[in-house]
Amino acid sequence: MVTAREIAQLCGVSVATVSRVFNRPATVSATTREHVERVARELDFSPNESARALSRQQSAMVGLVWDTDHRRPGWRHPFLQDLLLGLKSALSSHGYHLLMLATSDDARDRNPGVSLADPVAYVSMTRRHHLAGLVLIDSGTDADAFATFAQSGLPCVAVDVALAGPRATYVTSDNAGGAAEAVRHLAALGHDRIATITGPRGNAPAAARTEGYLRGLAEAGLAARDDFMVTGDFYRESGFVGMRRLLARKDPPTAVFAASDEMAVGALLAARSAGLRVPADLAVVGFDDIEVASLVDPALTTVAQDKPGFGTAAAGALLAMIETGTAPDPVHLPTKLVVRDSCGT
Amino acid sequence: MVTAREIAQLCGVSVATVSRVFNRPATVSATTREHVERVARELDFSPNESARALSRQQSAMVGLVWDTDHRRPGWRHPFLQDLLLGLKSALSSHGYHLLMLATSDDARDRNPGVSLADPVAYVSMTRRHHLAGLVLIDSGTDADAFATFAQSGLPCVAVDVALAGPRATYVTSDNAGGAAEAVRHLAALGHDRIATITGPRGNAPAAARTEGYLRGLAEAGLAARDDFMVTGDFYRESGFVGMRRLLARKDPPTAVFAASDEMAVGALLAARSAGLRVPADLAVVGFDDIEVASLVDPALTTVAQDKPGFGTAAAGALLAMIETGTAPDPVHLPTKLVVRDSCGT
DNA sequence: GCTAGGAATGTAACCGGTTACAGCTGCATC
DNA sequence: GATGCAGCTGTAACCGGTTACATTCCTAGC
Repeated sequence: MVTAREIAQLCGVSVATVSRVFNRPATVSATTREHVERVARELDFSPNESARALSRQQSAMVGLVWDTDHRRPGWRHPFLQDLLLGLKSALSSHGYHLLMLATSDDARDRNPGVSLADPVAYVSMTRRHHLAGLVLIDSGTDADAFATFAQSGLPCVAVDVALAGPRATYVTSDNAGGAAEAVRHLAALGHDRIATITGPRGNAPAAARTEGYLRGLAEAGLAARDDFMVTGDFYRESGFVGMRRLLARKDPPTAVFAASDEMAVGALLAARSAGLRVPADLAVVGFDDIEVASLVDPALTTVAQDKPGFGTAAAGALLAMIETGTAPDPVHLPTKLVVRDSCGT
Repeated sequence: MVTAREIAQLCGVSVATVSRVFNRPATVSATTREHVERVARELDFSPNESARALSRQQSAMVGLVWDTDHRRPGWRHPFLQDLLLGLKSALSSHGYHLLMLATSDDARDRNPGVSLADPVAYVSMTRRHHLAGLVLIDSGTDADAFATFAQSGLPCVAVDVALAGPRATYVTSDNAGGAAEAVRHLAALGHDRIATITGPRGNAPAAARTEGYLRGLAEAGLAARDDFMVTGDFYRESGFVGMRRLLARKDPPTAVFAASDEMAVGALLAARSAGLRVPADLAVVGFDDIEVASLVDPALTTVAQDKPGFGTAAAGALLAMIETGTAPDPVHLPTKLVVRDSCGT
């Protein structure tokens, strides 16, 4: 590894000048700059990142906080790969890398009920590594933990968690809008007994989807019914159970909006096991547009999220905060209703 | 952020002693050590990672090289989340973090046909960041690129690519063994016309699965037939096309081993569109055990890979190389045949 | 011709640790 | 009582950059 000192010697200038060429080129005369640049290119020199981070008190890295929720074992993020790919690509165009932070497993064992191992540990780690900012992926419903991040003063952008602070913002789908559209779609097909299986309490996207469900009903001129709302937890099993309960009502629904595709699949299975045909006897709409949605039989009509958009938007918001020091407005990505076969026509 | 200097002053010792407490505790007297540890704990001190990396020429980070292959757009890794989770957790127990490396998009645009953007850029980045090692995820078939890594002298562990070198090793499934077991399973069910849809040429796991297919046939006393082997690319579409071609043979197979679940699903769809019932008219086995496998109808019998095992094994091998300096033997994780409904009984 | 001011560069003090080496202490050995 | 050695600790030189401040040089203005 060639150092700035060697470049400086070869060019007959001081290290300071070499450093300036890489950081504030405008302050160096054209001839000197070009000379240094040429030599640096020939010797394949670029500044050592560890030294740079130490000196600047800021590294070219952004931390990723992504913990598994111990209350929801086996939970998979519906589009982690797209999210990471989007983040990686958007960050790389500004020269940043993504550091997947990990706390020692000890911390988790001590607080088995807490989703985010220890926000304080993450913040401290972030400072020790001089990270430029943090991306937080929702991994549960632990609002307190997120507050710690928002208050830390570190640039933070959360995915699917409403985070507010002078240097904190978030990106999420237009969950309410998407849900409302799904319900209007069902209403337009003639359904007037539309139920919902919601996500877990305390989860922001789940709450927004429920809100959208109610708004959709209102817009279609339908009354909301308490007995048409059952609480799920985003998992398939809860969709199955929820659907069973809905079908046991005196006056069962003819359509369901499930707040996740996984639960929609559960609902599909419950309908089948109850001898109902989908979509003839029951219409089902999901949310997420996970891969499985197009594969189940009948293929699931669902509200698609802008998966690559999450990564891009999160990276954009974070970089803006890092560079300007102020938090941009939260991003609400548009959703898109993907009509397949589970609602009929 | 409190520094070692402050701890040293408070304890009335030199910074060197504070440093020793954290790095070679045995060389410090018990009383001094305990005093420093107590003060450090009270002030929530831990050494600054940037400074430590610079000084030691080695950071507590491991790089992840994961590029999307531009010849295979839309490709998803069958179990990225498990892999990352496994890596993260195994690395964290040794105090390491995972840095997702990204090269600038420019590099990709210049070589659109190349999967790994630029191995040289990755190696240089690794050095500049003083990374302790690299994890390479297969993202295509670019053997040359991997050779560059193996020869760089950096501790490298590849996933699903045979990597050899003084500090390079790999982890993969027992692809041949799993495939052979699948074929034996089909043979045991009475099939004697067993075809295969292979993965792409040049891909190591694909080649091993084909080898296992042939071995399985031999073990079952069946002859291999050229017209029962069609080449796919792991994608669903190629499974569909491949199955169509197989079904068009004079003497069509009664069973297929698809080298990926995606292709198995494609085969399922092709069989259905040809009016065949699965498993009555055609038995199908896949490979991977992706989530979808259990959801298609009929549920797919498949060779499951040890998904969390990959992360653990890769991290273990890498840490061993980092600590001992020598490469452990390649890891071949056992597979497991998961019998569902797509082969009948 | 003299000076003010701006541009270009060098000097040196950081950033916050690690570690080779040297020095000091105390105890066992002769 | 001198010697040797082991154990502990301090001193200071790194690691490789960044940047405030000082210095030099040159030109425009009076």
